[in-house]
Amino acid sequence: MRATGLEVTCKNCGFGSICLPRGLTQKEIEQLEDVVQRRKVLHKGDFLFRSGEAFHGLIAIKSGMAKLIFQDEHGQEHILAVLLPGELVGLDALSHYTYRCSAVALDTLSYCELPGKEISRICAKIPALFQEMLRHASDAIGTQREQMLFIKRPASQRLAAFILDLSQRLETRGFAGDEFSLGLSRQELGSHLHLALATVSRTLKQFERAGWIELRSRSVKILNRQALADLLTSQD
Amino acid sequence: MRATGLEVTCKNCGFGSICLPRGLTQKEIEQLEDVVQRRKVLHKGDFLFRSGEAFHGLIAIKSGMAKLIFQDEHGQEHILAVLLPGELVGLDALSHYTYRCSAVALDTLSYCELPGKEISRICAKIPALFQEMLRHASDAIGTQREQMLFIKRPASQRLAAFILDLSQRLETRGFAGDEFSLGLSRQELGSHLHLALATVSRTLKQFERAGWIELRSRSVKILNRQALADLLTSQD
DNA sequence: CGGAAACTTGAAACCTTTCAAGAGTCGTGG
DNA sequence: CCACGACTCTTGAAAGGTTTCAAGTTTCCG
Repeated sequence: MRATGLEVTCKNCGFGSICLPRGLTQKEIEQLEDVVQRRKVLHKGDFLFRSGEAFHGLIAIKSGMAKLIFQDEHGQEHILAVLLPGELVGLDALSHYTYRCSAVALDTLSYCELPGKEISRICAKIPALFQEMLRHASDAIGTQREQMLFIKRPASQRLAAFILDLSQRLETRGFAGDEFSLGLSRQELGSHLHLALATVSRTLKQFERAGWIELRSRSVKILNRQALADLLTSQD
Repeated sequence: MRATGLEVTCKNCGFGSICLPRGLTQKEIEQLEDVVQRRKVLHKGDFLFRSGEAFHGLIAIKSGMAKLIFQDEHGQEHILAVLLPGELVGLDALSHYTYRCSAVALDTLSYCELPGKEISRICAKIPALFQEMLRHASDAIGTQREQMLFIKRPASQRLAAFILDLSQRLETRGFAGDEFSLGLSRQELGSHLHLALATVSRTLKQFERAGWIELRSRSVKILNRQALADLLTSQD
């Protein structure tokens, strides 16, 4: 589906420097554009794909936020990641050609998709894209690893890290980094950071009482970024 | 460096069905062999590479065990993975062309290396290898994710899962799955599973007292695999 | 406006860690 | 071959952070 009219294409997409086209030349981006599908808009709670479903393509968030979730054998939901515009999902499905977790829109969301069938063909045609895909996969491993290391730390550090990370990623994408929505409920935040709902609530409130943040429902305003950052570098 | 004489090559390597050559034809494996370097033997404590070092290649363990470690800002060592023959390391370095953690031999160890400079070239020549690399990266993401999910669980489940996982991986590689060395000290086990040394010791002893395993220093003999497996499926 | 869902907050319970001391293991050298 | 020292492992007791439970309070949405 070739882009037409005012539609956002890879070439004019604001997230080109973050997303798959990152290392490509103009010409290569055009080739990529020819196979990338731009899908319809989803709403809060809609699935981008479901765990167990056959892999149909790599997905890049274009606008809105999503969560990557895994349901364990007891039906418990575990939040693996929060996805922002320009971020890629589905790389982990390439080993079995089956999605191994689900992606759900956290608000109104639009996305692009590189169909699974096209991946080999287009990578053969654009060597730089192959590099780019490996780079994304490699990045994903590193990001997950960092997440893992944070889980060893006390609740306050996990939450501070989450807030600062989200803030920074939003800023990188041109959004306000000082005041934004967490996108997740306390319950979901807990599921992401391996904390009980009550602990999340308590710790967040504690940050607020310390004057480091201001909470209004699910949105945060960062008042003292340094204090949050200092928490992270303090002794284990 | 072309294989000569009795040397183990990719073609006659026992781990060909696990390692990089997994999906390749005989002919493609020969092409791969031409660029894969077989390195000298390392001993316990030797580094395969160090965190921060420039990426020089993807490494496959040929014999022996290794640990993947990360040192945090306080000098604390975190064990990210235990590596067995046929397993690939270094994929996470592809995003920055710098190793982001260190790999250390746990005993006498030999390995192969696909030099970094050759990766693009050989992948362009062998499309199936490109698929294979993505598959490994994808697998790595999945494996890490599973690890992450286990860290939410009680100490006993984490240890049972570690023992069963190692046992299964050893079996897949043709080693005894019922009696083997953990490769790690209690301290290191703790660092891998996010547990204190004392908790590891206690929990392992508890398994032994229950008659599920037999411990002799760092080696385990599994006496009741089912009991360990049942632990994992029990309620959170 | 009203009900449901999400959030806050306290108290008790729980699992894991920390601290500390003693036992066991291993390698080396007398 | 045994003794010694260093290191690793075991084990108990106390401390600690997080969870659970439960009861309010607030927020959201129809």
